[in-house]
Amino acid sequence: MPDFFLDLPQGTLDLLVLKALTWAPRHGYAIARLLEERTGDRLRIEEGSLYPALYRMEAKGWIEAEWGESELGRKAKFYSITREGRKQLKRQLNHWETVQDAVGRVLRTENA
Amino acid sequence: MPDFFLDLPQGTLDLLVLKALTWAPRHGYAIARLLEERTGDRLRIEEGSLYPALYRMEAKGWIEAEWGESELGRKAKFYSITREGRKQLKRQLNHWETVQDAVGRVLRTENA
DNA sequence: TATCATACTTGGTTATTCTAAGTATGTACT
DNA sequence: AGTACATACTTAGAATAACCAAGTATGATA
Repeated sequence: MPDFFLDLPQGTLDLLVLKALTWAPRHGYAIARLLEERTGDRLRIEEGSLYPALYRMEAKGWIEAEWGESELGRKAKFYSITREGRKQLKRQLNHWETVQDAVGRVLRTENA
Repeated sequence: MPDFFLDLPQGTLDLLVLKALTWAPRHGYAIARLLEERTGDRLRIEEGSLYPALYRMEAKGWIEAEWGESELGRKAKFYSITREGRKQLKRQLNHWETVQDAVGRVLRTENA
């Protein structure tokens, strides 16, 4: 068992993936590499977390998949964000900001 | 089943409780009310989340409990943070900031 | 008498993350 | 030829924490 079970707090992966897909449609592997790059390698996007997350979000209609060819000529499943996915992104963004704000208020309090 | 399963991202409750206990020892109910107040009611601290969290943290040695009397003369279990708890708080604070920073980098990216 | 606030407990459900192992293909090195 | 590595996806199983719901018990208030 890992030291810190959750490297990523439950719920944030969807947010990151949805946001990444607003930039352009991409396949899973590329999403993972891109997110790691964008976070300056602060986060590792585990494949065992990412792919199931993609399947769940596809099932919920937030993203759509299409098989195609990767930059290197391999078969790869390309995902794009749907209209419903953008709505969901907005909700999750909102939620993230609320939590961030609330936690920030507590952490900045030096006595109470 | 709730609309948004996780109101609080998994892992943040410990952080909030540990931080709250650095202000003063308090009983569970008071911790909940105080955190809600401090977050301007942005977060609801559910009793079914809080009390199990207190038991877990006590079992891990991060906090200590002692039965006493509440402000209103009722019996209540007062928790205080231990030395080990302060170390844990520091780790979790660090982790929270890393995640926050990383997610922020992604959310602020407009194309990639 | 009924309701509400205080204070704690606990059982069961759920979602999500993670580790780990696997499939398959192509390239680069020795 | 053989090995290793990067790309790309899949899936089983374990672990965890947050949540709802229901309960105990007490005192104050209407």
